[in-house]
Amino acid sequence: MKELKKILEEKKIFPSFHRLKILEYLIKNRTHPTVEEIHRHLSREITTLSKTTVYNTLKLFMDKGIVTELTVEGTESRYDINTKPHAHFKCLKCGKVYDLDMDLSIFNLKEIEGHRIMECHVYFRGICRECLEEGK
Amino acid sequence: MKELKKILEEKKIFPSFHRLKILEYLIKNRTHPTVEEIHRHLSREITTLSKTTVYNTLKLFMDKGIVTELTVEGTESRYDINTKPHAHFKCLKCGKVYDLDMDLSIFNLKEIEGHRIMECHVYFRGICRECLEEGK
DNA sequence: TTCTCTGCAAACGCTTTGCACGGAT
DNA sequence: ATCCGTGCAAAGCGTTTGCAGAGAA
Repeated sequence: MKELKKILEEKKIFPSFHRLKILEYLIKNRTHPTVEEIHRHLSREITTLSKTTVYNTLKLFMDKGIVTELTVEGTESRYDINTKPHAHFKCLKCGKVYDLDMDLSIFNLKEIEGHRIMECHVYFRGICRECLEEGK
Repeated sequence: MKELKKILEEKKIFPSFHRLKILEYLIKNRTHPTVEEIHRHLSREITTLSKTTVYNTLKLFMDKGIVTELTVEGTESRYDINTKPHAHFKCLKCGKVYDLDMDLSIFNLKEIEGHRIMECHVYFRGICRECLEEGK
């Protein structure tokens, strides 16, 4: 809990209980959760937690660069703690999103065709190994 | 109009007037339009055109592999005529989406970590050259 | 008739906004 | 008193669904 506090304070975010809990969840569960998932899980412990607060907190974290919003799918937003850039894979059958341990250093570009690059995303879609296994 | 008809018939899609018009728009305006944009533009000519039809048609085109849904942003869907795979760049300031002429052949993979790959998307975000120019 | 293309209107689901309460300084 | 984190409820907005009318085969 001490390290979590530090992370927020370094970004000049007041480390409220809710914010610490949400940050903790994101760090411990690197499963690209939706707002819904974060809220559902933390509600067990913090019964008064509202979705609005989850939304507010994630927006704050995004502004401060602590998390990134994934755009692997259109409908709902998923969030990722900022670590080193990595690719994502989404299963079209079960909907799970996997991290891929790929070398993306070729995309460490500052500029392309005159545009200033600030983020790079790579993702794949298909059928995941678990669903392939089941389908046999 | 003859070639357009051919495209649809090859995919076993009945080439109705509306469908041909939407296809034509997508081919002539490779600007990753939203449903809103397609509808707004074509309504001038086809005053009775409904958004539902645009949605229906795009869904049909997607199922048949004529267009792909971009996921560069979370809120609204943008559509791209299927040509060769290419990267996208979205300007965080003006919101425009550019095509990037990058070699993505390294991502011509059939499988990664046991998952079967069917699609690959690469996109960047930042400030586009036009906005950089203005900011000077 | 039968099939399917079309379109209005309502429903839906995720997200944002407005506003008020409550705790901390 | 002021600031700000929190949360309820309502609004917003893109998308989907239900259903009925129109048109082609």
